[in-house]
Amino acid sequence: MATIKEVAKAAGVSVATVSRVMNQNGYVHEDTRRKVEDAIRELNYTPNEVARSLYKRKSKLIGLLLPDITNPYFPQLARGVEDRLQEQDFRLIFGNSDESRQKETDYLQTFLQNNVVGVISSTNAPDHDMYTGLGIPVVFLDRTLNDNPAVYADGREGGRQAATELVKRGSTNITIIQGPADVRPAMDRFHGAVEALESSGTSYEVLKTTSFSFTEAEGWAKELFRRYPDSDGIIASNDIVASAVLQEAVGLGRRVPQDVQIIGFDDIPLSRLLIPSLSTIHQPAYEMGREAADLIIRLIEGQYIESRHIQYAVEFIERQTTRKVES
Amino acid sequence: MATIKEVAKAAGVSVATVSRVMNQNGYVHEDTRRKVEDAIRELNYTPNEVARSLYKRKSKLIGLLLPDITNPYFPQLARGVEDRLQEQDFRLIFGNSDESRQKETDYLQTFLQNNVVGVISSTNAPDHDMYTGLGIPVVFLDRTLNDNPAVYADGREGGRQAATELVKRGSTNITIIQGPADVRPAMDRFHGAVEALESSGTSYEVLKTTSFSFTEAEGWAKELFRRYPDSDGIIASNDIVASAVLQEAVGLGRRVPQDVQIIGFDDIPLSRLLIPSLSTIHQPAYEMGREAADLIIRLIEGQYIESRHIQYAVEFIERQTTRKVES
DNA sequence: CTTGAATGTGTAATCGGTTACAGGTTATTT
DNA sequence: AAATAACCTGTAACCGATTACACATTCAAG
Repeated sequence: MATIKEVAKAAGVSVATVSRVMNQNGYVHEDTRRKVEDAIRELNYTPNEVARSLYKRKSKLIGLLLPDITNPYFPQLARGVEDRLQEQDFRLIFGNSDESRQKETDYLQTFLQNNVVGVISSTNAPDHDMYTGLGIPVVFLDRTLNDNPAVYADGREGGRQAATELVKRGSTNITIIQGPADVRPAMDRFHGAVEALESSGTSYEVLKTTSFSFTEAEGWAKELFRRYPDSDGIIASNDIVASAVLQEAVGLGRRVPQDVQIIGFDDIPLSRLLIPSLSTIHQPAYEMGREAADLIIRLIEGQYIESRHIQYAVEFIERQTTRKVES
Repeated sequence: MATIKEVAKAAGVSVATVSRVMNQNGYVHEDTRRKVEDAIRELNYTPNEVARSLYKRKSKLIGLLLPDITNPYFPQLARGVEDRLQEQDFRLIFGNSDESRQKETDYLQTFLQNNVVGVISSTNAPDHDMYTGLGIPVVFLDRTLNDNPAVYADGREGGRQAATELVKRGSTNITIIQGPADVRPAMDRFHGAVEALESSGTSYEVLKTTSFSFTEAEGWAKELFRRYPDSDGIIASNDIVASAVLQEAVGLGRRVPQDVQIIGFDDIPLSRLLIPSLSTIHQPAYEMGREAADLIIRLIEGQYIESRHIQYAVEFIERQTTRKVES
């Protein structure tokens, strides 16, 4: 890669002048500008972002921390973030945290060492020192706490809706699969569901689980039907778990939705491809990603922020694992 | 963030000495080392990677270019890459190329501007100038050409297996869904399937498509059964398309696998969760990602490379969309 | 015709590290 | 005891950009 010095020599000017034409500031004579531009084209010069970043003490890099890109909910989020950042010439340093505090701090550390100008994170510890004392803008994505800048969906309302829809469709003996206790959105959904079931006086059971992963989901699905064989309505902690439950139910000869209704969360792309297709609570993941990116950009540029707290509404998507409601 | 100068002052030494203890090279007296280490701890100092990168002309950053993280096959790959790199303290700059030449060059450009030390890319143009003249190691992932370093699966053999398994299980009128013509693995699979069908003398039809996306897959599934209603075996271009086909088939009242057998490619996590679960050609995506990362690390460190070309075998995964073979 | 403003360009400091080199001290050989 | 090697540490150059400042020239106003 050519350096600014080489361009300067080729154009017969000083590096300062080259810098001026690159950044379009200061005075540069028209003839000089042309000479420099020719040299730049000639040498195929692009400025070294590292040198630039060192002097200005900020880069065009933004850190993105997600629990696990392998969970089908996150690629949507990531893609939304990337698309928006890309438009503004920002680049992404990406890491999987596995919900581990250690990995999180490690990543944050190196983000800082690389002069990132902002961080977007799906963390369970927004109030941890590592975030509060970060010194650069942070946007929490799919998570929230207090009035930190955040983009997230209304999990509690989602839980309420899931429960309400099942009850409305005739389930009387519901089992809620409670996701990992340290994952905020999972608990919000859980509490929302409990709230709605309590207030409608529906009887329910709770099955506690500790992760969202594909591999373990099948185990919980089995346990669910072993422990609570009489369930006629299942509120899963997300669509992956719901899929596993659906498969187990069908394998056990239960008719869905006649014998058991199942509802998931997230509305990941696979949900509509299942047979029967999965009823679920939709979150606009791609949009949320974009919005988070947009927010961090505004924060970085010091723009006036109307609302640092962006909550998205969730929506019940009626498919085939819930019964039709008689109208 | 504290700088090396501040640490030096706090410890009462020069920056050179601090640098020596940080990098554990050169001579440093035991007492001095302790003083410096205390100061480092005191100030919570970590070196600025940007400054380091500028001087050494290389960073701890590696570029990863994938077509679309939203396609469920890629998160596995990405995760494999990330896990391996992470172990060696490398960080990832990530971008989605959408199979677009323009986006690819843009990203590669900025990767270079940020002093990345290597690139891992799933591209359809490994022989394009942008790669051949890059000046840093590149590993092609899920793609290959000539003897460039690459990690990929045997797509042609996969295609052959898919066709062979369907024929073995009694399909006599097969439709192959041909993926995007500019995506190498898609064409390899296609050719492999054609090859096997030709040599077994089985009659077949071909449906051409132009992408792998969720949204369009449903359209093709419909078209498939409109154009070739008599198909009793479908070789889909990947598992997403296969899922859409499966759903359409069931919707049309076809019994799977009795009336139609369906086979996909990739073995993405959702495949086993479908009902009936999807028979498919497995690729070890996570492993491939890890291996690609491993290879790029070795390339970067200039280690001796036994084989720059790593081909993984594929494997037929028998599930429920293919019939049992009588034994 | 003078003078202050606008224009044009180069020199050098700076960002925060790494390292070549010089110079001084201590330890080991002979 | 002198010579040599090993140890310890600081000064300054360097990486490739940006920009403050100085200085020169041209332009416009009075």
